[in-house]
Amino acid sequence: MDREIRSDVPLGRRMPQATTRIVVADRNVITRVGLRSILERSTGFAVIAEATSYDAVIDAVDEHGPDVLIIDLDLGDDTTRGLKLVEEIADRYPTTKVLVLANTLSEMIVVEALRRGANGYLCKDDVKADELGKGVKAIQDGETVLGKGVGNLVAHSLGSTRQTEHLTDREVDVIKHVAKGLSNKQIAASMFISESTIKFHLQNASRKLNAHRRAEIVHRAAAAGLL
Amino acid sequence: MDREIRSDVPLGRRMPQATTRIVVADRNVITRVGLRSILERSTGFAVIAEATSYDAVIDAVDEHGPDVLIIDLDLGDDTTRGLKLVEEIADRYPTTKVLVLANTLSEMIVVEALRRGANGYLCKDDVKADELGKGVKAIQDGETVLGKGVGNLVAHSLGSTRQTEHLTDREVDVIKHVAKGLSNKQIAASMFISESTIKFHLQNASRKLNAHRRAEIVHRAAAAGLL
DNA sequence: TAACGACCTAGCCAAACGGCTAGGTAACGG
DNA sequence: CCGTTACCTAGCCGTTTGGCTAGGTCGTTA
Repeated sequence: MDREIRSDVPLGRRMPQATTRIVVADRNVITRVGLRSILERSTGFAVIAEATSYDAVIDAVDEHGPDVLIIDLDLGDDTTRGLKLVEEIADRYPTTKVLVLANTLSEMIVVEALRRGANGYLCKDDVKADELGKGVKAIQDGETVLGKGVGNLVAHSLGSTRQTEHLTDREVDVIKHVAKGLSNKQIAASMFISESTIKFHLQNASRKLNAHRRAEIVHRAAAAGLL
Repeated sequence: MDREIRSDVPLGRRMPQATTRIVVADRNVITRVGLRSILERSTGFAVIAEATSYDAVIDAVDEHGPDVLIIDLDLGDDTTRGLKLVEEIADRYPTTKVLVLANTLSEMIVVEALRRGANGYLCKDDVKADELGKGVKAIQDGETVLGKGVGNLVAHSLGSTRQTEHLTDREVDVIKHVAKGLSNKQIAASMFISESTIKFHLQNASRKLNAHRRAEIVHRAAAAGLL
């Protein structure tokens, strides 16, 4: 919504041959060190900051105005927060390209991330060492980088008429209770609403997740990183 | 079962001050590079081999007889395989200490890994850079290293009278079908057995996982990395 | 040989679920 | 002001489920 661009962010730092300035965001030290090591092994890349929380990402991007932000969306216990972050970065810092580096491949997350302005999506387990540098370079050239398997997922999503509907907070709440093995009646009691409402939310969640049984709802929601 | 110790494995290489020879097993390049980088930043550690598959781990351990094997159990699409691997290494190469480095914290996996002879269990997201070297050293001194949070989990498991029963292959099969949203009747048709048998397996799985509804079964099995 | 684990089958019954239709309120933005 | 979104409630009906008891085979292990 807020499209103001802060004037203290260094813009237009894109002279050819200049090193690509990168911020890495991941809660995992090993990954951060690994990324730094792989990238700085090639000349032309410099990891200028690391972040381990959503707030720290904003701070780092705001302070350094990097060329590329490499980020794992799962920085806290709420992946949705990560998606919102991508949107915010894309909106407020258009010169910073965003490369999402995910642990798992979830159609919903991929589609949402790209829709909100991510410039690339790679899967940690699939990525080869040399693909990282290439990916970053490609992204800087304005390309959209999709890792192995990610492309198919996106194509599949575009092919289907149904656009990805995202679950509401309430629906996720209910699903979390379902995952604990509670009956609709128990969930209703625990959330202080009617059993009918529980069924209502689950019906909607079923449709959105294209699931027909609560076990499948739980499975898909879990796979999407929503629980 | 096979407790033969191969005589071509270099034993007794434990003179003080010698560098600790480490094999790293993880399907993820970034993690492998990160581990190498963090460990070799301190003197006294040398990563002598990397492995990305279960078979490669055996080969590497057999060939190099490392002091420590740092391994992510999730090297394929079957975590159970990882557990069996720990057991095999512990049995056949007693001079090689095993440090499990997991992505997620699952009580069942932790308990099983330790029971089968793992000497340590750390969680990637929790571990600090300096804890890695310390952990490896501690393990070499014969200690058992449990990461933050892991200890509580183990204590909890010991506290409960119920010992962790592990699911049979068939039970896991059924649960996978349940996760897809199939009814018992559909699962029965798909597996060419009676609906009664499906219910039988699910009853047993319920008891073992301490779950009372199929949604919870799916959730727990997923959390345990079984699907 | 006996015991054990993993696997398979049957039937009963109350409770829970899924799928549906048909309403309602409140907040927000064009 | 109207459309949209999120949220809440009610009832009906056939199917599915959870929980139970009571059997069976096969292969391995003690």
